[in-house]
Formats: sequence, C-alpha cells, structure tokens
Amino acid sequence: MSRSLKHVTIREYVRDLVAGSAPGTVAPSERDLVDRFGVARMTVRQALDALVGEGVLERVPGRGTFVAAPQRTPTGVLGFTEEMARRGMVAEARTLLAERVPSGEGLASALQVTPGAPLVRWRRLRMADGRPVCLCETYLVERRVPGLAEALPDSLYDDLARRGLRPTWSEDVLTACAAAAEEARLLEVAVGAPVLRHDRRACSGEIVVEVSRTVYRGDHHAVSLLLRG
Amino acid sequence: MSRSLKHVTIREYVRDLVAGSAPGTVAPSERDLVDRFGVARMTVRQALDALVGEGVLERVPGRGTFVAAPQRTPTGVLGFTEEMARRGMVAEARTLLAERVPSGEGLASALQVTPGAPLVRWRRLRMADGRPVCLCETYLVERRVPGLAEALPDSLYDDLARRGLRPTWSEDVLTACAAAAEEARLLEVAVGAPVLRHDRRACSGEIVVEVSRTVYRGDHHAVSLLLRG
DNA sequence: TAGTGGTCTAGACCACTAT
DNA sequence: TAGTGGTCTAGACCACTAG
Repeated sequence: MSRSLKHVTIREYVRDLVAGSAPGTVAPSERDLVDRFGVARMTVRQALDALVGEGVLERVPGRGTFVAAPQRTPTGVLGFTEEMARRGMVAEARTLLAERVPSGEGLASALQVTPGAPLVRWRRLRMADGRPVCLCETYLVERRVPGLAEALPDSLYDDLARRGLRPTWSEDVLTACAAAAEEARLLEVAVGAPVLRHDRRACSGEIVVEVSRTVYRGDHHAVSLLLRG
Repeated sequence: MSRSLKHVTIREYVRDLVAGSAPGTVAPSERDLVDRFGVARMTVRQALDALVGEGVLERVPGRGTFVAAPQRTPTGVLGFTEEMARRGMVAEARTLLAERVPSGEGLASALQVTPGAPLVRWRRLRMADGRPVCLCETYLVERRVPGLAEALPDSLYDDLARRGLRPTWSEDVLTACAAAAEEARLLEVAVGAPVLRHDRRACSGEIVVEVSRTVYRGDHHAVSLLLRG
C-alpha cells in the first residue's frame, strides 16, 4: 500500500486488463479510469503514457485508446538453436571439446577478466536436420557459469537465460574466408571452399557473457539480421 | 506561431541548449523553465519527458536534470560511406551503371510497388583508401527519389536523409560465396576467392527505401554489427 | 451532440541531495 | 535549509470522431 504509487497501480491494472486482447481492442478511456480510481486525469495519463511508450497501447485522438499491434520483430540476439527453430529446423550439436583453460590476454580483455582467469572452452559441430552447418568455438568465464562444463546444456542461450544471463546485445563481425583443412573436413566441404566466419561478443547488460567464433558453410547457410536504429 | 505548442517550444529550446554539451552537463531545472516560459510545471515536464525518452537528458532525483551519456552505439543502419568514415577511411565510388529499369516481380514485391514501376538501378564499385572493397548494386523506387539518377550523390544515405528517407531499420542477409568472373575482375581477386555477399532491404518507417546486394572481398573487409534486443 | 484524447493551469506535498 | 525531481489534484478549453 504505502509503496504502491497510484499511477503504477493504474498502469498495471490496465496492463492486466488488455493482456491477451487482440490488437485494436478498446482500452478503458481516461475518464473511465479517473472515475474508477478516483484520481486526477493527469495521473491516469501518466499511467497510460508508460504503456504507450512500451508499445502496449496506442492512442487515437478523438476515438480512444486501443491495444497496439504487436511490435515489429524483436530483432533479437539469437542463439543457434533458436535461429534454427525459427526456420523450422532441428538443431543438433556434437561436442568436440569442452575443457577449462586459463585465459590469454586477448580473451581476458574481451571477456573482462584478468589474464589467467579460468575459462570454459567449448567446441561444437552444429547440425541442422542432420547436416553439418557450422563449427562453433565458445569461450565463457567459468565463475559466471558455474557447473556448465560439467553438465553441458543442449542450448547455451537457454541455459544462460536460466542463469539470468540472457544476452541482451552483441557485437558481431562477419567475414568470408576459405575453409582450412580441419574446418573443411568437419563441415564436409572442399579445402578452400568459401565459409562465413562469425565472431560474436555477447553481453547481458554490462556483463560479457560469451565470446565465440563460428564458421559456417557458405553454401548452406546465411546469417539473417534485423537492424534497428 | 499558432501551430507551435508550448511543450514543443520548450522541448526544442532545451534540445538546442544542450546540443553539443558534454554528458553530465546540468540542464535547466524544471522550475527555471517554468519561470522562463511562464507555464505550468506539468508543461515543462511534458517537454523534458520527451527528451528523456529520446535519451537526450537524464533525471536524477534530488539533484537535477543532466545531459545523458551518449547512447550505447547507435547500432545503426549505416551506409558504406558512414561505415568507412567510422573506421577513418576515405570512401570512394566508381559508378559502373545508373539506369532506369522497370521492376520485375521479385523487386516489385521487395520494394512494395506494382510490377513494372520504374526503378533506379545503380551499380558501383566502392573503394576504401583507393583499394576496391565491394561491388554494390542498389535498386530504388524512382518516384521516391526523384532526380537522384540525374544527379548521383556521393553518399546515398546522406542523400536519403535530406529527403527524409533515412533508413531506420533494415533486413540483412549475409552469406559467403566464391567470386564469379566479373566480380573477381572488378574486385581484383582470383575467380573462386571467398567473397561476402550482403543483401539488404532498408526501410524508413513503413517505406521500403532501398534493396541492395553488395559483394565484399573476403580478405579485406568484415561487416561489423551491433545487435540489440 | 456526446465522448475522446491533447494541451495546459496553478497550485500542493513528498523524498532526496547538497551546502 | 534550499533546491531538485516525483507525484498528484481539480479543474479548463481545444480539435477531433462518431452516432
């Protein structure tokens, strides 16, 4: 009670009220809410302003307030498993290597730890619908993901989400190269065939969660992105 | 005059006032603005709310309002010229072709026009610091950029900005391929050398502005991205 | 004409920060 | 203690939409 501000009460009331409603559904009018909660109109507007800012509601002058159309695609920093699921494909992975290694200088800097700090190095061959798609080498800071190396998850990003470390943004660098011998063998392409190299540094807020390098077959995969801004 | 709302007047006054100020600089207090403009405090708050929402200002209860720290990298749908500038390189372009073509079905659908609508097809060899970097083929809807084909700009994205069509979001697909004969010749690499293909559909709000395919030399260029979400 | 959101007023009390 | 932003009141007039 003492802690609940009126505009927050109203905001959450309206949020619950319209949750699950189809876009275009009428929301309560400002004056309705004034009557219902016995507050000033500015207070109601403050509550609705927040929901409009979040994209939950839409105002139409002279007509009313309505449930907004769903946001345009959440861009999203997606993991491989999610990316494949979005395309209706089944992602699999064969772990080639999972070990603890002390971090060198470059990785320490990228992961924001002191050189020598224990890292988890995880190397996987990833497949979609049974065919090799990419080779992925991921480095994680061990103390940020305790126990991960002992019980490797099916989907790294799912596991990170459960730890409250879902990547919220990432820096990505993409480049085209020729497949090296080992890459070629594992990806089942000729040596020198074009491959797409994807380096990522994924962060959850201020915390660097993952540094990875993924090498995709050029002929069977494309990286799709939705940029904003 | 009759068209200028008070909160807009105040918002733009403050925006100009703090433009170029260092992050952390004190902005006028709400009561200062009340006095200066002779308005109610709610009106001032409405103006400042907008700037806070845009990330221009930051409020600190009990202390004041301040110029916000720069947004974490504007993610940015960047054009080639801007991308190069950010790396401290000089971008140049050699126009290989600029012509009007009727749109086929695929392009018409991507650009949201009726098949046959006149398009501008613009093909450029792009260079950074004098060396060929990529081959870029851009399609634009002629009636959305009248006069562009007659006076080709140095930077497409600059030109679009002046027309109020600065891309605000884009769909991008990246893949690795082997260079075809003509690509190889123009980019000065061997036939079959790995190249990075970047397909983009750039939009300004609801309007599709550009559809392009860019082929980068694999060895001299990487596409960098910052994803959010 | 009745209802809606958009704008605006002229105050008020609170918790917090800095001096 | 003085100043700041955060919250809130109880009204008002406007332009617009719909029946």
